[in-house]
Amino acid sequence: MNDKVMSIGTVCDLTGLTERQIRYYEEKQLIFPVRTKGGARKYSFDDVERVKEINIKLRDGFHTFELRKAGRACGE
Amino acid sequence: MNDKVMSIGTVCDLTGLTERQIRYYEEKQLIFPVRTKGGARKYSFDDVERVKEINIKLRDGFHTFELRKAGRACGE
DNA sequence: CGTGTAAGGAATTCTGACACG
DNA sequence: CGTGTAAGGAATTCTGACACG
Repeated sequence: MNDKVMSIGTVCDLTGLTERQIRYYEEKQLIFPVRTKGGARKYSFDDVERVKEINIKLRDGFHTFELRKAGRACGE
Repeated sequence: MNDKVMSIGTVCDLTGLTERQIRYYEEKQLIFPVRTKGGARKYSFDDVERVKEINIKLRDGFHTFELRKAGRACGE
């Protein structure tokens, strides 16, 4: 589930979010898709789950910079 | 692993085969990708494994029509 | 039969920017 | 801050065909 295989359009289908939102989360260092030779982003299923979680947290009032370390550590 | 999420280019990367080969296997009813609104094929990880297996069988001398039922039944 | 290729079109994705608030 | 959109370009994929054998 860690294989970066899907393009942003598929992530949109799976999450219901827009390309803009997904690219923004990357810009804010919350997700890290890989790039094809042509420059297209490729995501994993784990990324999809992460994106969903990020969106929920944002709706809950958190800010992107507060979610940056949310992968493991939460203290500080 | 049954989610149809990757485009043909990704399948090529994962299998080392060409788009031509992958499309041909579909034409011969050996794999069944889904289509996006735009007409692009989407494959699952299971499809990737299947494609690899098909290619090996072909190298072993089998013909596409002999691999059609190979999913479950093999008698007859 | 299984696969290569050149051909033209259509759909996808990319970046940087202006906008709102 | 997080997200929407119009803008133009570049990369991806599609189909049908001719080729070889």
